Amino acid sequence: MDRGQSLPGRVAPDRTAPDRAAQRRRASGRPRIEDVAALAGTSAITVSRTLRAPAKVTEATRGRVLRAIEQLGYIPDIAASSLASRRTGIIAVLVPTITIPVFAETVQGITDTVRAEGLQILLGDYNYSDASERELLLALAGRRPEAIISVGLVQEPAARALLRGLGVPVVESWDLTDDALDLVVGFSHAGAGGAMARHLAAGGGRRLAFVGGTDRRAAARAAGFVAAAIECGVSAAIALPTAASNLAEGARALAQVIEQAPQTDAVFLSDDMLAAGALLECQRRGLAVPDRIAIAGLGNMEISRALSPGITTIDVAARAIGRRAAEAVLARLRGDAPGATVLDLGFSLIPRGSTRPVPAVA
Amino acid sequence: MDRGQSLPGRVAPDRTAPDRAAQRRRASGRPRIEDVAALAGTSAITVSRTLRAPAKVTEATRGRVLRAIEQLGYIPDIAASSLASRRTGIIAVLVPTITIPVFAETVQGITDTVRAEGLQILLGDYNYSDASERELLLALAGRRPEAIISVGLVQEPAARALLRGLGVPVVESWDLTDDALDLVVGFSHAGAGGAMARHLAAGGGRRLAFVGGTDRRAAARAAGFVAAAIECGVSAAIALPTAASNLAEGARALAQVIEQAPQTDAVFLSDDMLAAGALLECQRRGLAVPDRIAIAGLGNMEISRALSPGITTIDVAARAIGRRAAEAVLARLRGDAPGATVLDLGFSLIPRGSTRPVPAVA
DNA sequence: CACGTCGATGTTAGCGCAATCATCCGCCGG
DNA sequence: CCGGCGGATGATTGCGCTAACATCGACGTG
Repeated sequence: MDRGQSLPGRVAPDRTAPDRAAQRRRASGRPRIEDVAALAGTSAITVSRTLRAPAKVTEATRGRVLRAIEQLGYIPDIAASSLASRRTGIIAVLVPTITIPVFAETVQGITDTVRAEGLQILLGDYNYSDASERELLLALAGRRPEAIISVGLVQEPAARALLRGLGVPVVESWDLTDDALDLVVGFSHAGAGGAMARHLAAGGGRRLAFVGGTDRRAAARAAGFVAAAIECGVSAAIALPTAASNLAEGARALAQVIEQAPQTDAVFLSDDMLAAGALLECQRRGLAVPDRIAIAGLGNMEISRALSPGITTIDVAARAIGRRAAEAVLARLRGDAPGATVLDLGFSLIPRGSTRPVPAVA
Repeated sequence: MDRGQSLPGRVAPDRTAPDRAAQRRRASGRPRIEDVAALAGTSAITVSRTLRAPAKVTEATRGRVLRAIEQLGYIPDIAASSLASRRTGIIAVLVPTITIPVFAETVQGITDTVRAEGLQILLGDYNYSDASERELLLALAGRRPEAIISVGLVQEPAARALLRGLGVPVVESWDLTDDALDLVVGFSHAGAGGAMARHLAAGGGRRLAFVGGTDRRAAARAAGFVAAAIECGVSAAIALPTAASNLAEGARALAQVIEQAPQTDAVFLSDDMLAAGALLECQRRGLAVPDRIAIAGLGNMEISRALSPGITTIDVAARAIGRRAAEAVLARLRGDAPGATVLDLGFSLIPRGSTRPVPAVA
């Protein structure tokens, strides 16, 4: 079980000064491809081919090589491999924060699609701050990804310029835009906000409220929500920015709505976790849902199904966004002509018990 | 803004055959350290020093180099850098699945601690399957991490052998063991199960039940729970393995407990999400909590605080586990003598309304 | 039987960067 | 004025691997 330096056959042309220097530096102790080659009685490139393109090596040779690999516990150095082949096999994924379940879903969709092609994803979490998004981009770019998928549009001009300069496919997702960097896979947040406002109004809501975060997508939902409310002739909705996406924050937001606008009869919270917090707060306060106040969310998370009543929500096909984004990237990497640059995956409103049913059209 | 091939000063000793070959291969189009050096009128190594050890370069030179970097949009190739320096700056983190919030907390604890030292984490998610854990390990090992942190003990002998052979610090976490690979940071799951059984019995529970997953930690909690129940002289608890950690599964498990052992008066679900699902199911069924049946969980997740009644749970300091594991790794990398090999961070039981209060000791 | 062909394998030359050691230059004391 | 010293900078070499081309032998063909 000796994995030491002195394997038979390690070429050592002549032990002059440079070679001694090499001895000193090569202190990793791990077996290298050359050690495997020596043990298998072949050359390094044959070992490489055995691993990357087995069909190019006869079965007998392959067997010897694989046995040598096994015996030495050889594990190829990926950094060296990417450097030499100029293929890193990395897809960089930029995500505001992975702790939001719908984003985790999208990442899962990307991972599932991409793994089949032997690519790995490199996750960068920029916590909703544009400053560190740029910093993060530098770190990711240093890894030489073969493509980049961003959850959300890339707004900061410096970041856009950087991504463009990388010369690799870029997918922006979870939103739509006219000013795409490259490819876009998403849906209309204003449309989703509008659909929910119409649903609440159709169920008899007269004084609507919107609660959401401060990010651009939430702002777009708010805008769509307010515009549709006005079109429906119901009370112009108000908006309260929330700091986080958790139950406590939803409860706090609901309390604030009730205090500031007691007659509110329907609240759209821009994510299911907030909506669940609001629903639980209503129950604590004895406010009947949906009769006194209707509650709706977005994201179709498990909790909105599990509570009683179920929370009306908007399903946004988070995993499909990931899948389609990854497929677009793979097509690009294969050199296929790009299909549509902007892919709208839409959304669907799922009515549940937390909002009043929409009367059937006569 | 031309970033092309023909920058002034790019050394081209003589245009013979090998050089043409180089021209063909070097098709990345991205500026290299040599391009920066040429533009700044220095050598490559000075550019390298400007970035890695600015103090070794005079301010004037540094300024010229930084300007050249800016102008070319140079981003160092991390793979080449690690290959040359034999330092990858990567800490590999093995985690069953990042979708479980407590594990995400631990990862966050690692990230926070490690980032300050300029190290990055490389996350590997093995989905609770030992087979793919080994496969994953090979992929991670190929990246030459400088240390490895595993959420959970590493059980599979092949995986243990592989990790040992890597010659880097290894931390197993979230559990304790006598047979550590290297370092261990965690707490006793049997102890946690026992503490909860004693709490439920002290509150008057006479027929306890345990619900949990099939992983080793859940099994240890079950064992500790049952043993303590027997010691307390209350009904030997039963255990039902659950498939997932979500609300629906918790509801299903509760239904099954009630059906199979209707007189059960206290249930410990081995994670808060299951406990929340069980609590909601009790409310749907009109079972008074905690009077008819007490519910307890583990993990101190937000939901167990937000529901009414609050769910009694065990706080396991998930983030601290990550932090301490990372600190142990950093100490090792700095060459410090290892402190305690096994670090027990304990746990604390948080009583809430979902279990009957423990009467004060006379 | 000479010759082209094709598949298996080997040789050479880097990929882009940093460790090592050499060099160079300014400055100081004797 | 010389030697020595120390800080800044540079030339060389190789990290571990694979692309590109070279080679070699077996085989079929005219």
